[in-house]
Amino acid sequence: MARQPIPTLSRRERQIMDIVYARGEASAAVVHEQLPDPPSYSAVRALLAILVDKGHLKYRAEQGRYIYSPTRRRSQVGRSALRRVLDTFFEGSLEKAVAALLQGSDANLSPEELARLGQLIEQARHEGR
Amino acid sequence: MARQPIPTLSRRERQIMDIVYARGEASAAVVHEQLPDPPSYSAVRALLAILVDKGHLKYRAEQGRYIYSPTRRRSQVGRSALRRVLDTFFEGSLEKAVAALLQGSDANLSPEELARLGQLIEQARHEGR
DNA sequence: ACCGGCATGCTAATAAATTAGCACGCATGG
DNA sequence: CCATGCGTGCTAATTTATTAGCATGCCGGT
Repeated sequence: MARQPIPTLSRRERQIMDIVYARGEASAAVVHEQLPDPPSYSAVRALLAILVDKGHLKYRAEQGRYIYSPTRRRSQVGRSALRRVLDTFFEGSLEKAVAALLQGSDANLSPEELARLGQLIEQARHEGR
Repeated sequence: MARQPIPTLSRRERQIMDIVYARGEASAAVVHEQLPDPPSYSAVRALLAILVDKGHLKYRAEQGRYIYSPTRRRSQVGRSALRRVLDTFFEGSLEKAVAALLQGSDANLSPEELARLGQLIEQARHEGR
């Protein structure tokens, strides 16, 4: 059975989803080795089955094993996750979030990325008007 | 007792931390009414006590009740949460994240915010050089 | 001074998450 | 053809999270 209405993931479930999203797709073995403080292989597969059941993951058989991937598009889930962080920590303001990131002690952004980012903003300004 | 090494929060704990971070501080009653699918008041207070015990929240007595607030600075935790989202969904690229946000269907940013953001980027470019 | 309301701390029950182990099936190579 | 390795599904046990209820203490009003 599958339900989706409540995006209520447990701790382990979230960890696994993060891994799968970060990699795009992953086998049970990969998830297992990426998991922090990893439980048994068996436990990982049980979690994967739950996530499939809940409708968050799908899988395809490839070379005798299952390769899992998210059912919802990464960009969409990412946007919503980003919004949540913005709302929770930066009063919904992208500007404040970027400012915080830029103030990070260690080096963050390459000049190239900054340039592209600036271009992006300019473009949005013109379009928005 | 307090431990901190593993920032492993349960579902409810995370929900509560989000509420407290979003508001800066909150009483048990406020947390209770903000919680989605709220349990009893009693349950909420138990969770708050656990979070204090784990070292994520502190409280001060005010007007006979406890006002809870995070022990770690919001900006710092926010930055780390932001990084996590970037790494998980946008290959660590702030640029890609902003792009995704700008593409959001509904209205997102005011022209003013875009302007300030652009300024911020420019400033970073000059400083970084 | 007494009562009612509200907030706390504690304790114990219930529900959910997390884990491990086992049995079966398919492919590979001796 | 049979044994071995690897992957799966299932089931059941344990640990953790979540919840509710109760006893106590403080404050303000009658």
